[in-house]
Amino acid sequence: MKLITRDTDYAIRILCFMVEEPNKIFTTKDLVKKLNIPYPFLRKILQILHKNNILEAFKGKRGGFLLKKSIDEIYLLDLMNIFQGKFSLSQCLFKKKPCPRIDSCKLRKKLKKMEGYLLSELKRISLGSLLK
Amino acid sequence: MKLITRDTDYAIRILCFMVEEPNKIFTTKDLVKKLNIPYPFLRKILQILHKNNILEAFKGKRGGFLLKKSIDEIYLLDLMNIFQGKFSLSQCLFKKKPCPRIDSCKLRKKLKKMEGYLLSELKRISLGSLLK
DNA sequence: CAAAATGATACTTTTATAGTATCATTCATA
DNA sequence: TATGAATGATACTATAAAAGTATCATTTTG
Ligand code: FES
Ligand code: FES
Repeated sequence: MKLITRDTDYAIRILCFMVEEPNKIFTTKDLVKKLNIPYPFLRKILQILHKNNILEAFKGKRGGFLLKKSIDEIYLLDLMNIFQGKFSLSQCLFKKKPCPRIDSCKLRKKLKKMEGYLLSELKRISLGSLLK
Repeated sequence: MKLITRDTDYAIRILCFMVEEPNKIFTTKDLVKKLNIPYPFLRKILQILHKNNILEAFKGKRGGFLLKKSIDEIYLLDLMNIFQGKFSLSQCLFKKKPCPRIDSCKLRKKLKKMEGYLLSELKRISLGSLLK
């Protein structure tokens, strides 16, 4: 079971790499060379990071991407939300319909609790904290 | 993101249902009627529960399945292991090869910690505890 | 022996993840 | 001002995992 998918993982690596030269504009090609991520996939991820305001983008010749936020302001949970959708462990699987037991269900309550714990942990993990 | 897949979930329902008449031998058909699970899928799940020693199976006419363990001895984590494989959140995604950073990686360490917490919680959840 | 059950196992469908391709737009600069 | 080097937008394809189906063999009871 994966808590973190590949695109989130790549995003982490990209950002952690970029912060080493925080004022440099990186092209997709630059990053491909360093990070071993396939060019078109990397491109997609960069575009998404841009749309989500984490990177600044410059079009045209000499363009590329620039880190927009401090690495200490970017949290793992943000990236997970961006690439994996809202984090939730406790959806009932009962035949897709909303479950009749949904309020009383003990299992759901326990899952909610775990979900709460994970969220609180994930909230605290900034990319900065992964590098220190 | 799902912590619990459909087959595990169905297994929980099956066992929680069977415990209401702990000495009754249930056929697959009996359970289909009550549990709204497609017949062949239910059958597969029952076969797996049997192989894993949670149900006793009787072949032939008048056969069926009988709960073999007390519901208080069956833990959610057991079912997850059976249907979902060994629980692990913290595998590195780095290009499938074992990752060079695997020992020093901070992210992995944090995931390991969360994994540990989840395991400890899951270990404590018996099916019995979901019913009380 | 026939009917009614499970055993074993292989197959198919659906969904999610991972990855690719392509044309449009922008910008620097020769 | 045309060209090439970059991103924007978006649609597509491939792979893997989950969910579900099908089928023939075996066992048991009546
Ligand atoms: S069975 Fe539906 S929420 Fe638990
Ligand atoms: S990058 Fe491989 S274990 Fe973290």
